[in-house]
Amino acid sequence: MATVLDLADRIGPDRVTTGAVASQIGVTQAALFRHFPTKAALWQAVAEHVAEGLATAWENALSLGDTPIVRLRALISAQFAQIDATPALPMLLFSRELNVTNTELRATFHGRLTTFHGLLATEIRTAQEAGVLRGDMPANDAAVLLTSLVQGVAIRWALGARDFDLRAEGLRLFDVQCRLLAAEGK
Amino acid sequence: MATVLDLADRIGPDRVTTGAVASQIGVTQAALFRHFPTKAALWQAVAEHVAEGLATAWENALSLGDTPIVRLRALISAQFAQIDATPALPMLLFSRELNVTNTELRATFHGRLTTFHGLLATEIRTAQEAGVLRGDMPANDAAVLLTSLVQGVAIRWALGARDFDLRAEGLRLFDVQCRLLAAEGK
DNA sequence: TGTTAGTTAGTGATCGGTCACAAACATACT
DNA sequence: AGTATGTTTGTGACCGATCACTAACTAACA
Repeated sequence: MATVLDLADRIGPDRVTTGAVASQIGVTQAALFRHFPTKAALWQAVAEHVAEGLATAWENALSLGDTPIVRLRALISAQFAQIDATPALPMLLFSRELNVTNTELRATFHGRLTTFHGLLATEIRTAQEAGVLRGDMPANDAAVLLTSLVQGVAIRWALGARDFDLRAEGLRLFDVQCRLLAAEGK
Repeated sequence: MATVLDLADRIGPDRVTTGAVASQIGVTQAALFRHFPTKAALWQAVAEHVAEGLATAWENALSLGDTPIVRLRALISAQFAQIDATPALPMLLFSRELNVTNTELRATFHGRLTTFHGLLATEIRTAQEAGVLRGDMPANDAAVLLTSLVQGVAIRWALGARDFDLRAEGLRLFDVQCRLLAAEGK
């Protein structure tokens, strides 16, 4: 599965053939089908692994912070760290394998994004009630702004030459946005 | 070329085969090669057409507004309109055809995004100098926040069921972000 | 001895691209 | 006007490569 993600990053998710995966592992192509019945099943396993990684990273981030803002920042940081560790993730979201061949996987990932959005919105709402973030805007909209921030920076990183530190740049912009969202008095 | 974009939207950019394009047009597959030497050349033409569309839309947006904020909003609106008219655009950015097969196309699109970012930054800077937007932040960062906003909303639209009006939702969130960016006194 | 994990060899389907050929049409010469 | 010639745009048959996947077989091991 690590090989699949590595190949997906290097040659694109849709170029990952069973032969390429097998030869990189060091076995013949047919050997793959001893472990996975079909290629789609292999992708399914990979995607579930990635989705699990995201979920545990979020859980971890939430448990570490003690204030809403710190937890928000930890969530964003965790998201960037996951993308950094799995550079194929942005491309994976738009791959044919995930969007056309395997409909349920598409639903899975879309659900994960919704979950992330929900986590952000919850923290934002808490911060608003505490008067730390300005309350004159829907928490949902603020959450969209933050998820968009993550996706935008990730896209620029993935499409470009990856010539900057994804997490550092992302967190820097998060701090900028956070200052905009902060309550004026504070 | 319109057929290619239509097919790319419906079955995914990497599933667009010469046979599929030809049969949808109503000719045989071989006939395609009377007009384009290779499949890559066909994609090249399509991408250039799309890139041209983006450029003229931006030009048009800039010429219509008379204040920086109006021009900013027009730019964002134009971007959403282009995505709405060419739903395959987001997926196209991550397609194998564009990222692996055709390296120069990747550079072309990346350049377009940089151009868009530059246009936004220029307008933001003007607005800051006019005191309409808060000046305590780099215009470049604010531009990143806005481009990210576009990409984030577009991703949510493309990956989801496209069950909301892309431009309306996008402009609504732009207004939210714009209020955050606005100078406090105003 | 039965199971596991691998091999070699091959299948049918699909893809991008080529080939020889033909109908339609414009052009030029007599 | 009538004929010869070349170009454009299409067709249908086919090619080589590649893909996911399968069948028959084998070595290692509990």
